[in-house]
Amino acid sequence: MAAVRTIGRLAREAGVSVETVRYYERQGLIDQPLRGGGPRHYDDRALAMLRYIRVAQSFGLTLREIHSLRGALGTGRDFCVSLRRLVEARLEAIAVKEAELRALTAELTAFLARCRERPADLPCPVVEELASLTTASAAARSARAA
Amino acid sequence: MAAVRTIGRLAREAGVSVETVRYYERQGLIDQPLRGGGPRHYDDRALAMLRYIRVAQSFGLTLREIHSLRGALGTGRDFCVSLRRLVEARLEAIAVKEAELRALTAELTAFLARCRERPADLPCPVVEELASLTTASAAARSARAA
DNA sequence: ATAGCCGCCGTACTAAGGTACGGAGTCAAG
DNA sequence: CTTGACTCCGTACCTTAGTACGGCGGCTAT
Repeated sequence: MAAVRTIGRLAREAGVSVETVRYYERQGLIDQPLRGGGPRHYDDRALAMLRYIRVAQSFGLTLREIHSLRGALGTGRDFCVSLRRLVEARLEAIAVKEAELRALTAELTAFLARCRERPADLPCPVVEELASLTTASAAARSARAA
Repeated sequence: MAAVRTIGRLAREAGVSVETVRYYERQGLIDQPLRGGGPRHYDDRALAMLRYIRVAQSFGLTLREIHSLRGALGTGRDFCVSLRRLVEARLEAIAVKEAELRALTAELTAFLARCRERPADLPCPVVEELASLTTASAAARSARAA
């Protein structure tokens, strides 16, 4: 017979830490294991559940979302629909994020270009913008120090 | 003469909350304002600094990074170089992030396609994968309830 | 029999960037 | 003279996904 799967063994098999398993249990993400006052011991479902959580996480779902799917887990089609909706929402969020990053890339690239185009003896636009307040600040510091 | 710029007025002008200004002061991001035991009052430098922080944040710099730049703020070219390095590092990080998001998009899209291609009476791959443990789980719950 | 690992438990801590709270003091207007 | 707006301060709390800690008990190999 196979050795009893304790929390440490389960964690190793699933590639997570013991603390993570305990954490998931507290969050209601995995079933409370059966145990008669003693150590927890886990069956294959627990292992499958941990693996599933990692897949869902790799899809970008939060633990909260994964938890919200648990209610539908027993109900085949509902679960499918719920999961699909979450994944679709996730795709939209990613598209937004990607657009933001593209815009940011454009902005930063343009900034660097402006920065590099300047003659070596002239500072970046940002420095120029801050120049007055910077020197004023330095002057004020000197005055206070004196 | 202009009214004294208190923390509330400064916060409104910069578009942040009073608490945020206090927080930045605690973090050493903006100069301690002069005050004789009474309320803080701020000059234009403080306002410019807040605006600069927001610009730097919009560039994706963390407050920690912004703080690390403060040392170079008074030294024109050093500041310029430091800022450029941070922005370049940021651009690289963004490129990595974008690649990750593209890969994730591809994976999720493929998943949804697989999901949708299936006949209406068959569940998603994920559901299929979980089917055994789901029904086993449901059976176990029924058994415990009975 | 003792060292060392494993399990148990609750609680506190991390990053980042603030937000919220509660009590007290100050100021001007009605 | 009171109301309301504003300020002061320290401290606690929020999000997410865990990590870390400390103390205690039990199993087992040496």
